[in-house]
Amino acid sequence: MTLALQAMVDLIPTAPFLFDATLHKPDHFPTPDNAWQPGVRWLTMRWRGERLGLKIEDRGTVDEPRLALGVYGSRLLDAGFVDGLAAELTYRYNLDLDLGTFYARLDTHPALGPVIARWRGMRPYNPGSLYEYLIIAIALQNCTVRRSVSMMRALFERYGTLLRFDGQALYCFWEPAELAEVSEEELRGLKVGYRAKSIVRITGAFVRGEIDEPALRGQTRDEQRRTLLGLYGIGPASVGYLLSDVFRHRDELESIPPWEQKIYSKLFFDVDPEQPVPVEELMAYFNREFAGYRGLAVHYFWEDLFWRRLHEPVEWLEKLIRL
DNA sequence: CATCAGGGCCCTG
DNA sequence: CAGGGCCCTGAT
Repeated sequence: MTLALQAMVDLIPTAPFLFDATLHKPDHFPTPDNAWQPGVRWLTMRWRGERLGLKIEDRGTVDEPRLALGVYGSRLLDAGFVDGLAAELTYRYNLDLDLGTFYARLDTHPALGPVIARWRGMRPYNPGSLYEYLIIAIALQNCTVRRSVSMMRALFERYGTLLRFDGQALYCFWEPAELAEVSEEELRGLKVGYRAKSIVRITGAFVRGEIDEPALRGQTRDEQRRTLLGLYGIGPASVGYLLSDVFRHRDELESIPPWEQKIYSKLFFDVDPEQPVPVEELMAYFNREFAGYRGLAVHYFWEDLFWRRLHEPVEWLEKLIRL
């Protein structure tokens, strides 16, 4: 499916805004629905039934940020559609986030201060819908990165749509309804294993209208947590990511899975990751040092580490990232 | 060749 | 609340 440019829109984030570190997260495993080069981000999006290609370019500075959004589609898009899209992207990319109080509280912190200085204007970002993130969370569970990558590729190749726009060829997600009739057996054929059951049941919940993402956004974190935990195959680790990334809670940090425990142990206590600090001790440290901003603080350390890894291998980390 | 653990979660006892 | 089982895959 080849798309043509249908609209150009300027998006103005709150300052400071750091383009690359916000719109590209080197710790996210790669999926064939997006591409990045410094100053330019390409993604696909399913929005109000349309399959879209998006190109986002950096046209400003950290202190006077401006993004140029190119919307590629298969038909003319009216102004209402484009306005709604811009509002949704503002939400998903955290363009309206006020980082001021976070920086005021923590930019002199001995460990976090230098990290903030390196990444001033960076924010968490989640390009996809709740449903899409749930699928990715399922694909992450109990396997290595290589396998997560292959599961997502197989799902995109079978159920996604390849979109060509602006010289890119990227897959677009399917809608829950398009997967409604797919059986567990068929999914197992894509080597997703026992996760097939979770995909079927979560897709069913969306098809039946049991999950309403816009409505959930307006609820409290505890209500959101309860709803998400009610989904088959979604437990505390996945919920932690969902509440931070999809629902943008800056203080969410209730779950520390084993491999993160190892990384935090090295990062904050400089101990051998194979002899990690107990989770309760890590939690006590985060509560004491970063209260109110635990998730956001950890995000800064995490991205700092993975950007560093792009330029020079971090030996102890390579062992933990099992490809 | 066998065995095991992995960026969890469900279910059982 | 602890612990076994689960799809697959790569490491040993």
